[in-house]
Amino acid sequence: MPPETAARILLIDDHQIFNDSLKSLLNEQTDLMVCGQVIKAGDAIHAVQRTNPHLILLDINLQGINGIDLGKAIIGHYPTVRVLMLTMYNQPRLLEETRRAGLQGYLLKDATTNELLRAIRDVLNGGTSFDATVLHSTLSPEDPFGDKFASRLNLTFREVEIIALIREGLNNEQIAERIHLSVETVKTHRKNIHFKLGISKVTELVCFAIEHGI
Amino acid sequence: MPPETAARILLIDDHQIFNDSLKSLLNEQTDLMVCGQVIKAGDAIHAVQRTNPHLILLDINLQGINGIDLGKAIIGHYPTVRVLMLTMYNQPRLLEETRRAGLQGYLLKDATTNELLRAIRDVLNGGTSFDATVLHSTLSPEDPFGDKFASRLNLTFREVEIIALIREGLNNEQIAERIHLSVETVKTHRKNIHFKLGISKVTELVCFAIEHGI
DNA sequence: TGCGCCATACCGCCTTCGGGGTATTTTTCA
DNA sequence: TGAAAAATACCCCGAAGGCGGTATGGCGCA
Repeated sequence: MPPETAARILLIDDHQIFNDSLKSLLNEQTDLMVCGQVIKAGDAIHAVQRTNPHLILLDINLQGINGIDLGKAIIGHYPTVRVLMLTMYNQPRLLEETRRAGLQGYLLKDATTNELLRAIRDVLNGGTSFDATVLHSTLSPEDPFGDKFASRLNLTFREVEIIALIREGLNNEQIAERIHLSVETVKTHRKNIHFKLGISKVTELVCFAIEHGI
Repeated sequence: MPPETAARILLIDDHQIFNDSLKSLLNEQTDLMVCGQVIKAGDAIHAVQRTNPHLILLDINLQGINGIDLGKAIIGHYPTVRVLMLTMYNQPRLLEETRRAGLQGYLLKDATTNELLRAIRDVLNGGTSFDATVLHSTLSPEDPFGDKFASRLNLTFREVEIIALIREGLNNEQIAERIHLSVETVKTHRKNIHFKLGISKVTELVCFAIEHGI
């Protein structure tokens, strides 16, 4: 049931993954518009009530609360709202959980804009959109180099290398020694990694690394 | 006093421990039915009023409030409701606390379905159900769930709890808020954790947590 | 040939973490 | 009942990380 005018979309995300270019992209579409953005999970329910969205784009990795739980809570209160999870985790488990929670889609954060728009429209038209590559990545053992996730997230070789060393428990100084860099350069790489993954803390980075077998 | 028709069961849990398969299982029983599920502890009392359940399955580890306290509050308002705690903590201390709070049972999350159904029916029939393996596990070398490493490393309940929150990506301040402690206390616990595990960095702690499934 | 991307490097500022203490109250248990 | 363990809380200080910049050389590509 596509709305007569533009479909209202609410963004929920506390890592600013949903940046301005995404908002512009959506607002450029004649049939879509962003009706709000929520940074704190606690404000989510209230924002839904206020903006009455057709669709919610929801980051899975919120502070304090699991995004899937929040999605469930939202459709518990507002059963007509449709929820599309957007996440960096290529995890069949999470996809399944999302599906079982009754949410309408699971898309990787690094999807192309076309994939994203298609997913949004599918969901708005009453369908679902679960990323097929995640579904079938159960058996795929990680190729140590030129990894899929790396290219999906636009991580460079150096960045992947540094993620691995952080995972090993090295600090900036030790990383710098190990691969013969300045500490400052290591810090620069870390900043870029954080930006690309939409995270802000070591803990999140280590989780990401382990989940992706780096 | 088993009800004439099916006994209504309310689920309270914000960590999705009570998943769909559990709900299906309960609804398949002719004498049982799920009458609702609450995600937020704050909604609990209201939901009890609304659904008038015979039995409540209550997760011990809720956000913001201790499940035992919530159970106590509920039977304070509705003395005829029976409450069965369901938890992953194999902790005699928590079991004792549950018993003293006047609640009717304490079951481990990894109980078999038969154990679970038996416990539910015992409690509905006016009895209690406190997990015997927890009671006698004071020095048991192998606990079925998680606590093996905890006892081996002499980690306390609080410490395991805090490790889990660190793994989730929370910082000291957020942890303090979540479990209502002073930031300084959280820091003390972290120091003790580091000492017990022989580590010194967050990264190592996150690795440890993920490896042990915390 | 100029644009974009990558890798490199530095600066400053502030927050968080880690490690060193000490201390009190509550709970547990022998 | 009394000792031990756990949980709570605070102080100080240095180290590390996070975040905002800026800048430069190399390399590929249209």
